[in-house]
Amino acid sequence: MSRRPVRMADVARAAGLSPMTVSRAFRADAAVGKETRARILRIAEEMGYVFDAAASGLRSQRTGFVAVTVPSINNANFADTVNALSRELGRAGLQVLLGYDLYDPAEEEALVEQLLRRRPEAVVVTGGAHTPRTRRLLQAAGTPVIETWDLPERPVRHVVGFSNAACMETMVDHLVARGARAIAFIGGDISDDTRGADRRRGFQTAMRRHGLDASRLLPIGAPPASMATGAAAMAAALDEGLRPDAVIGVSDLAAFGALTECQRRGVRVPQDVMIAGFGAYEIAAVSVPTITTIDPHPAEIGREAGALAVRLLADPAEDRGPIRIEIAPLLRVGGSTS
Amino acid sequence: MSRRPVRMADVARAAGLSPMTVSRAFRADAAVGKETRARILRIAEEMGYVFDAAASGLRSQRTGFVAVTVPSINNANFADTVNALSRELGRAGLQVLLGYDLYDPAEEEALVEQLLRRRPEAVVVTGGAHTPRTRRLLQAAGTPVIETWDLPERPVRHVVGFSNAACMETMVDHLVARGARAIAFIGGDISDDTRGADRRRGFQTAMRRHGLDASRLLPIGAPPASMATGAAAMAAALDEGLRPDAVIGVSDLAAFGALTECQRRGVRVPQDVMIAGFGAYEIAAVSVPTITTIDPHPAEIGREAGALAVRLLADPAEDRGPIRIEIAPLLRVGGSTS
DNA sequence: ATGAAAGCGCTAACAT
DNA sequence: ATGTTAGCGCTTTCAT
Repeated sequence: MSRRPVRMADVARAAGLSPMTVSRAFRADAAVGKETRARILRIAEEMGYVFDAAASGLRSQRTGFVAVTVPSINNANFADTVNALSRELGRAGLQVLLGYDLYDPAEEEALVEQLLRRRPEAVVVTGGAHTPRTRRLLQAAGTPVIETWDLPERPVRHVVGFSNAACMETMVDHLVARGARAIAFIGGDISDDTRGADRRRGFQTAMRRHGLDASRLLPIGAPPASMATGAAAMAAALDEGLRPDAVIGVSDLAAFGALTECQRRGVRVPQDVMIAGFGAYEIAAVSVPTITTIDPHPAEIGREAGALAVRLLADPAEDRGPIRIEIAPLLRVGGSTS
Repeated sequence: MSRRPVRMADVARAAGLSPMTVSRAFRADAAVGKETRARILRIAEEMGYVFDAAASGLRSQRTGFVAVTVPSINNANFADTVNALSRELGRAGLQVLLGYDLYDPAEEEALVEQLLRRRPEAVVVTGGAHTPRTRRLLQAAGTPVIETWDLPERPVRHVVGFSNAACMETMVDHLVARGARAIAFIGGDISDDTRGADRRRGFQTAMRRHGLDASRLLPIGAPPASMATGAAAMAAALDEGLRPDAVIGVSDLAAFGALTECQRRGVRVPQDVMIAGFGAYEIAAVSVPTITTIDPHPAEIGREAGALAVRLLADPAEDRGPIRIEIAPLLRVGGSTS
């Protein structure tokens, strides 16, 4: 049971070879006899040897992984981004080291520091708003840094994202074209949720541009926006006598919650009130009616971020200036606004 | 930009101390003068020094993290388990190293091997079904191993979970008590989805116990079960003239999909058909009607698994035999069955 | 409370 | 295609 772990030297001894040859056998590209490699790997497996990635990384100064942070491990959009990113990096022999911060900038700071302690070869973070110390840590990391899901004015370095504000401007334009005037916005009221706050700002900008009242803001508190908080916000609005002819949720989850509250009260969607969301979550395509939303193409963000990371690692000269890749979001019209 | 990274020795030189004292300053419990430590940490921060966890772990043979695998990073239940686990481990100074396998046993095998290469101090995996090689890797890891979300007959070592089959027996009993006889089951048809297959088996067992027809099985293919596949399965069943008086989804997501299909066709829930799910996802509590489900207490699973890991690491003598902690799931009755 | 010497398990660099 | 020597950045161990 608790016998000493098998080391590379043990495998080398068993195979009658030097540790260096065993080391080479574990690298696909190294010059080792084909049969020698097969024999080494067989012996290693039999002995229960497990390669020590920490020792390898320490000596070679290459850890083979990219640190990735997401706000939550319970979100289809970030999952799609990470999956695509992971696939892209995998093709270059890189792995993802994943961390999450529960939408909390202080948590993000602690997370980034912990991840950097493991010496990733690149860092991909979600969002463009960080604590000053997080920014400093990232800038001093000495590795490529990519921010995603945002187009920050003052990026740390590289960016693959889209404008959350512009998405909501598009949505307001859509609703106004459909005849809506008294439009309410659910969420985005907590500054921690910077992407949500950006969307709310976009809502306000567009409303003012149309000469409409931008003050129908329904708060839902700390991120992430949920179905339950969306429903509660809608309930509170209706109880207060607010009679919007359209409601935009900071995400499809909040929008769906609002839809269910309407169903409970016999408020017809879209006849009495139109409803729209953000994110193109599955719920928007399955609910009755389907919910008008905006698809930010999460997988494409992951793919582009992964490809960019690979490019920057392959040729550090590419990292001479900030690179900015914009992914175009897509309006998906559902039954909730028509 | 690409200057040599700052090492502990650089900080020591700047502080006029030996590297050993700097090393101690970075361990909360080590004997260093209070002011000395503060000065060292300040200098380190100013110099942009980042502690090298790999070098530390290599020398001390303590990495300070626990490897955790989940099927998906897009699932509220696993997220709750990981959050609780993470909090519990954090109190003991341990971090989570998270990996996901997309419900694929071959992916799980590769994932477990990659995680073991980083020398975790313990391993927590989701589920009790693995490839033979995954079992071998885990058994030879020389660290505590905990399986969760299942009660396997032949566990690798320790278990914190519940019986997926028993949950569905409870649900069938509930529906039969409500008057249902022609009950259908959506999902669990792919062997990769072992927890889903267990639930399906529990459905069949209970139906036979009640002397009812257990053959109304609606397939949805590869896991995870989604709203869309649940809706498609319900649509196919209704198109084929199957007229169940109750439908159980392998998860709430599939159940909700079935509910929406009923809404689209004017089939009334629960009057024409009752609907039930599993998992106590938010959708079950927010949908109209709410969906009867089973709450497996994901956070409690995480908490117990974390506490067990901490206990086993604190005193390896505790690891003399397999420990099995059962978490009792809870039936939550909603409007979809009453 | 602080320091000196040695070495964790692997691989770069140089050999043959 | 394979072997030898040295050392990656830290911490153990034993000093003082």
